[in-house]
Amino acid sequence: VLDGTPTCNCDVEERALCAGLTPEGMRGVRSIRGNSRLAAQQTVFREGDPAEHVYTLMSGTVKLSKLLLDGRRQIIGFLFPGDFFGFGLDGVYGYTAEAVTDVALCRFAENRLMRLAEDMPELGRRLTDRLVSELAFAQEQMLLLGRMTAREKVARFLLSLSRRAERRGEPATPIAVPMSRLDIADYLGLTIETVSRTLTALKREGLVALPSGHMVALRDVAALRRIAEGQSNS
Amino acid sequence: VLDGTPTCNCDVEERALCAGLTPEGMRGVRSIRGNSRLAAQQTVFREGDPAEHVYTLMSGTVKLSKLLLDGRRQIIGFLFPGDFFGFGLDGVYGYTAEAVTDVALCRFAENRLMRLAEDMPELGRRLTDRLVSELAFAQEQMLLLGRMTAREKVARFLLSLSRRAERRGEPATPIAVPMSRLDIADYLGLTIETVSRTLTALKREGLVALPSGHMVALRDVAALRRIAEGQSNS
DNA sequence: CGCAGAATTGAGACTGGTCAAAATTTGTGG
DNA sequence: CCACAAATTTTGACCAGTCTCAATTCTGCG
Repeated sequence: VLDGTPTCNCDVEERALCAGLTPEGMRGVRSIRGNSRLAAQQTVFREGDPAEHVYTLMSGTVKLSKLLLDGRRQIIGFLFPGDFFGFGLDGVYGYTAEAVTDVALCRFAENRLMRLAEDMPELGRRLTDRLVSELAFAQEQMLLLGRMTAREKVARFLLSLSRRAERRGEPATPIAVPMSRLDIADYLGLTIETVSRTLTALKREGLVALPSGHMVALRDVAALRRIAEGQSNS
Repeated sequence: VLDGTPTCNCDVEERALCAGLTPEGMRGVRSIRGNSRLAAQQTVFREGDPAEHVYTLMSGTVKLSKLLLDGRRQIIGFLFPGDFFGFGLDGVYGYTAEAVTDVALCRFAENRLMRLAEDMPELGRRLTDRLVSELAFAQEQMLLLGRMTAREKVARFLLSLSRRAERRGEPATPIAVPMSRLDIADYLGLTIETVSRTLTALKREGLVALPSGHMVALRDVAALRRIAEGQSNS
């Protein structure tokens, strides 16, 4: 665990859990929050651990993943500042959460947050909205995993990163891709090799540029979008 | 739309949205509910329609699906009595909902339900719980779609139907499979042919029996479970 | 009983996976 | 700041699981 005493500005982003609350609401949320910093690669919690806390990501990138007994892994989400995670089912986390980069987290005891939400309609409403949007995202990902080709998956992944960077106020086109090829592969239901080959192909066609391993420039967003929609198989 | 005036017992199942509420809460929910019946194959709403209602399924089976522009389809869920659906994002439904069999639905105007939830902590809490459980299910399905083989997918599908039937108080082993092979294929990210071949293989090995097209008997649950966990590749 | 749609079965093709090697990047210590 | 080791990524050759296309059989319904 990294040291430092971060100020828990858990309203990093306007869509964060505790943003847009009344001053009173904000005070309530503040009273039950804690915070932590983790170095890249560290684990926030593991699939199967007792689910006691819910988190809001303040800075850095987090990945959520599920494992099969033989080691096959599916990454079910990458999180960026403002995103939240950590709701368990039956008191147990359904996935592992790990820091991709150094991260700062805002932490809430789940039961206290839920109790607070019962007294604060605005917070409850916010919770519901965020869950609905998480669910919609997961359903979108099911479509990707079940029905799209490698090329379409990669194009969609890049556009999704770009869109999310933009929403956080970062530039939409040279985007940081902090996760490894293995992480990308496990997120898209592919292998490292296929991800690499697909990126190379997109580069060869001039749709993207790869100035460095963890940077991607989208050169032809319209073409990428066509691929991501499943229209052009060329 | 079928005729008939169903009594909206929207607490069909203990996990239903409006089950387990106080009498007062129940009265509140009752005051905003409507109901409808649809024949098999009819559409409740389509992806992209304005999202005005949320539904609880009272009887029958519903499927939720998303389409790609070229017609590829992913079924993101099958619903059974007690399940709810219909939360839209940005006022629009993210998927199409269709009746697999004849169904009876309980309908709520989304805005009225949300307003009610703000005044009724128990309802809000219930909403959150159900959304968390939907999300967990979606994440489980991502693992299936991204990382499992056809054999594992089919085994897991059958066990999931069995488990849900059991939870509704129906027998766990000769289970009704009301959906077509095409629906199953689109749910598992496979083709009709692969689903059919896989079922035939499981039958040949004595793990299941197929007394009729829409009935499946699980003959060796332990073996199926092993396959579904990704342990035995035999 | 006959027909239309659904499901099964078969043969061959292709996308993406596997295994292996080469190239590149990253991180570390001098 | 550089050199070197380790890890990651890229590239290549080949393979396998699933898909495609096509024919046949089965099922349910009028």
